[in-house]
Amino acid sequence: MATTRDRIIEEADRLFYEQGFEATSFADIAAPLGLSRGNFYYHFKTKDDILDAVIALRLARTRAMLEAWEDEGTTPLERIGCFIRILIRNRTKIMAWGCPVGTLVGELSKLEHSAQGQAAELFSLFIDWLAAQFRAAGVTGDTTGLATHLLARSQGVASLAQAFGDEGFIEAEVAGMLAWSAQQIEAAGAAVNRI
Amino acid sequence: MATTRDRIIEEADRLFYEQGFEATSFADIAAPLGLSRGNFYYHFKTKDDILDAVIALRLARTRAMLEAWEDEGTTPLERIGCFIRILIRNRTKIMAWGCPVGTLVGELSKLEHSAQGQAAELFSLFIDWLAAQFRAAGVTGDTTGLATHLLARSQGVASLAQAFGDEGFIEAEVAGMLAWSAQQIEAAGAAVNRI
DNA sequence: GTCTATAGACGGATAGAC
DNA sequence: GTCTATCCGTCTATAGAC
Repeated sequence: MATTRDRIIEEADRLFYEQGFEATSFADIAAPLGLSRGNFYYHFKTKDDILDAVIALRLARTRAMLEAWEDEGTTPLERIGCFIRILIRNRTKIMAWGCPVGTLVGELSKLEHSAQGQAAELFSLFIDWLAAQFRAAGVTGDTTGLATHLLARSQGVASLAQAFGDEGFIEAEVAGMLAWSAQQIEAAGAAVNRI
Repeated sequence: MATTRDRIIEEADRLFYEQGFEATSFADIAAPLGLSRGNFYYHFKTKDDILDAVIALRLARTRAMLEAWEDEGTTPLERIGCFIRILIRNRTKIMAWGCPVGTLVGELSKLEHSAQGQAAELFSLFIDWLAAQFRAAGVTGDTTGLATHLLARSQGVASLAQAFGDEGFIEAEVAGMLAWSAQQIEAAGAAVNRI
């Protein structure tokens, strides 16, 4: 059984994603949980406290997801494919509300919110993990650059998917990203054979 | 001398970009112009009216910019380069506030605002123009797909640039997008020669 | 006298905070 | 449960141009 605190964080996480941080009020979070405002303030003194908790939750879940992908794919390329295919697995949500990470970081950035850096750490988790996969696949160059490129492309796809809701576009771009990743790794392998 | 109405739209355009639509209040717009709120409501009855005017302004300016690029570049590839290089020309603003189009469309989407479709039209202007450039360069396939791909990549670059403020990343991605565009057009030319 | 432009008070609603 | 701040939006009043 989840604690009240956990249920608040869970509900805030959902609403911050679907409506945005600023557009979500305490009442929005408390109402579906049947909580009074007094009870609410027992758990969280300010709205920023809830935001911190939501970001911590997302960081923990992202780390867990990346660890799960380590087992899910037997090769680095397959693991990179796990990342790319989130766009398809979560396409319905992405077409409705965009990427949960990108939209949060963007909103906090505009608000000049102090938690923007913490939220951007979510991006860093993906970049570091992807870069490690490229290195594990034998790529020796700027693996962080490759990882950031891949993350940027997935962000762009999420952005346009949110704007137009075109499922076919997502599929085409995912195929392109998978092909690009395989190509990077093949090129590295060919370079090794040349030595 | 600009009319009061035009000055309001201009100021709203700036604030909607820098702070976001929802985070910008009537007072925020009126204060720097030295306007009373009463005067404000003489020109715009609702906040949505200002949003409509701002979107109309951006649509007009985007159309004008695309037309200017028609003269600026002598070849379709050069014109596509004009588009790609906005990321560098506007890098300071993009690192601070992201892409003006992408962030607006994303915010309105989360708010389920009725003007979201109008704002997405800004994206369509770029897609249609870029697709026309690819066709003018002799590409015969899915030029809309190529155009959308390019727009998505530029959106992703803007998103990560806003998150991390890394100028080198922007430059590297711009170089990659320029090379990709040239490659698409070269491939089309080679296909023509093969016939 | 009418129209335009500006000003400022007021109200209902809702927010975050305690 | 209350408090204060702020939001959007409406209302009335004023000043000048034509």
